[in-house]
Amino acid sequence: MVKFQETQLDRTFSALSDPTRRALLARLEGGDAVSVSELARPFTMSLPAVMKHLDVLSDAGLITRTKTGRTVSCRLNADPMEEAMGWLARYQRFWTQRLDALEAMLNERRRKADPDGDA
Amino acid sequence: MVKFQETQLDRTFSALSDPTRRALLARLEGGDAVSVSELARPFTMSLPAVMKHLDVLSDAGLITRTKTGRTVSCRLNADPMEEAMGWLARYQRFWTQRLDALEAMLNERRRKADPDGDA
DNA sequence: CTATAGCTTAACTCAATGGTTAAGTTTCAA
DNA sequence: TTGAAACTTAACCATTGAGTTAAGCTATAG
Repeated sequence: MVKFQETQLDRTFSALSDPTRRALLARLEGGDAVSVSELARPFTMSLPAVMKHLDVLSDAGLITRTKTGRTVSCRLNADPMEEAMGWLARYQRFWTQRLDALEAMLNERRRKADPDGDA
Repeated sequence: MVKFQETQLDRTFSALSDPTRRALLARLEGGDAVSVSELARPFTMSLPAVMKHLDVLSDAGLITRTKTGRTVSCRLNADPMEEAMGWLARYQRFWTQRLDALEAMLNERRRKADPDGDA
């Protein structure tokens, strides 16, 4: 049972499914590079564990790592998220639709409660 | 090593990370309910395998199942995707920013190539 | 009433995930 | 030049995930 092709979208969603990894990305949200040890500091888990998460993020293309001296700096690359957003966007009408329905219902209630509301 | 809390976002992204499950959701995009066997038909994998995917989607709240007689109908519920979109949206500026930079660069090239472009 | 359509459950396999500890490598600082 | 800081690699473990086959359970069609 070999996994013959894993798409970018698979990797992106999979990488985002873990709270530790989302926290790491959030830490990089500022836009500037952060060292591995600094990224790991807030977590109680071991450094190798954080490293593995960084590997996953790296494989998904969500971060880039550059080594200078003995420290490795990680930087966010949000590009793969664009495709994920695009995929989700196709379903957006479902909840906006739902919100439209809610708004319509509220308008209806308002109209009934105050028949001269627009007079 | 117990998994003490799995958030909605975890389940949503995790559910979306599999191409089979995304295909199932796409099949339900029309908005109307589809039976389990009809959902399974396009796939080469066994029915129980598809069932498990439906279980995952169900646990993530992305589909609802209603049984009438012996057939079970599945319907899309896109609501959990809204939170996922919301999470991704925080990073949107990174790629729009990139597109803005691209556009700026193209404008610059255009200006250089044709200095009287706006004359 | 019986056979089958339409699921569902159970039991199993194998690979991947997410964590650990321990040991190794490279670079900088004293 | 020695030691520690900053990773990295390796080996291991438990759990989960994605698939399988086989058997079971309703509901309906004949």
